[in-house]
Amino acid sequence: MSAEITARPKARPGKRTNDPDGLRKRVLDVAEASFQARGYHASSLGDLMAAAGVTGGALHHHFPTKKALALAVIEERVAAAVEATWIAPVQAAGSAREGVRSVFEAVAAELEQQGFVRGCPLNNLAHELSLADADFRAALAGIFSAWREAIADRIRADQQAGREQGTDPQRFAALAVATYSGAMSMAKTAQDSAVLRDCLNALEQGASSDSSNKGGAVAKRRRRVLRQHRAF
Amino acid sequence: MSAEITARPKARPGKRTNDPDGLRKRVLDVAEASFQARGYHASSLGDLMAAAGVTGGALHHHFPTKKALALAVIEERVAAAVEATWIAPVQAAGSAREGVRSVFEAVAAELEQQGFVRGCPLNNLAHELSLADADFRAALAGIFSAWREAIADRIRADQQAGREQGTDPQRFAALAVATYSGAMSMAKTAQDSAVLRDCLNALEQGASSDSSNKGGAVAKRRRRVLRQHRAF
DNA sequence: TTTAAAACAGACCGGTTGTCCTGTTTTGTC
DNA sequence: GACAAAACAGGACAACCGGTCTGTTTTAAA
Repeated sequence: MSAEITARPKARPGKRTNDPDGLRKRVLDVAEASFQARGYHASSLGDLMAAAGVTGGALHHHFPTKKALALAVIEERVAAAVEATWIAPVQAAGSAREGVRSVFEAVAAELEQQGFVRGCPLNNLAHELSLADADFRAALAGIFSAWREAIADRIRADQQAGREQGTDPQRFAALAVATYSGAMSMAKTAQDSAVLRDCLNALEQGASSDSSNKGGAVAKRRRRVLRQHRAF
Repeated sequence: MSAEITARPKARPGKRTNDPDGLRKRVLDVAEASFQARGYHASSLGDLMAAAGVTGGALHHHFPTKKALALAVIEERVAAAVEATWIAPVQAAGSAREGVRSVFEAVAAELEQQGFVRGCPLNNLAHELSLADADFRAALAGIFSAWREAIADRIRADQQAGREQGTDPQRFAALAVATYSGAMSMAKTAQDSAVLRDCLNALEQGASSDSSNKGGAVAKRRRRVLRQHRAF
């Protein structure tokens, strides 16, 4: 047995390649997943270190505290998730309503496919952390705000194109985000994505739905107008 | 200094009065408050014991584990809160829509008065615990289900009275609960209850108001929101 | 090559956590 | 009053957590 090949760490220190960006990314990946699956307080740095294959020194070098790590997850990962699954699709859609509908359906389809509901990344952390720390709350509130603003902006763009004249952008955005958040909350708790489609259908039919006649865009639109003068 | 008056616990053992129900209630009170304010994992049994003035032995006697305590909070307190603030008012209201509206407004008024948003008790715990433990999830899902079912039942009652013929009970209930849950989530994160009224207004005016005809009531309501609009 | 800073390794520590355990006191029943 | 069970007291403990610390290696600039 050669002493050089099977050398101990001291005899042959081994080759280490510094990769700060890659290591940071790995830690964020693991932290994001664990925070979503188990929550912030239930995720220990020891578990994260083991899962990411990172030592305590390296972790501390990139993220001095657990809070700093969570803040990075919120600002870099959660915000990006909202941007990717909501903001960009809504901006790219033909209209605000169509954008909202497509996101609902895309998420519902994805959940049905993978058979497991992890919940909304933003809401998951918001519930646990927004009352615990002011910095957490500010970061999370900013993402919520940007989310709603993007939808409201899309409504305004529709309005400049002559559509959605009777729609209040802010209210519409609040309702869309609230409905999605709440539906995901229920879907996560029940581990059943069906409620997402229920909410989408109810939303599209203006809080009312006709169980006896679901088809026909013309009929739907006529009924929608008829319901205009009815409160709620 | 008299030895009898300032006697130590050993010298004069003191009179202890067993009050199992009262002690249990005190523990539940403290646990409910702490779980809502700080979350389950961030609440230590030591803190709860100190706040409730209860020893470890007594706590363990009534609740063998922390999980058992949380389960009791969910089944006895969270369920009761949903019953009191949602189910009973909706059943007592003149109609399902009116019930939903009155609850939204009552909660919004309460939040504005106390100037602090604690969030929805059910959603707060659901997000943190529904993925952590199967028993937690089942208990929380049951409350969500009862909540929606009560609203759906109220719609059905309206329908038997000749109203709401075009409304799907299940969908309507899902939308109401989801909107409320999501709105409370945003209100908690932003510490601003204004979004609750935004959502209620959007709900009442119908999420799909694409035409330009507007009743006086709707226009009035919109103006009110503009007046009370606050920076986010 | 020299050198200083960045990147990483890994042990260490004080404090906390949830639970268990052994006693003691109270309570209801006969 | 006897007595068993319930109710409560309080210490002990092992595991764990997050953060710190010292030391080593890599990297890049000079």
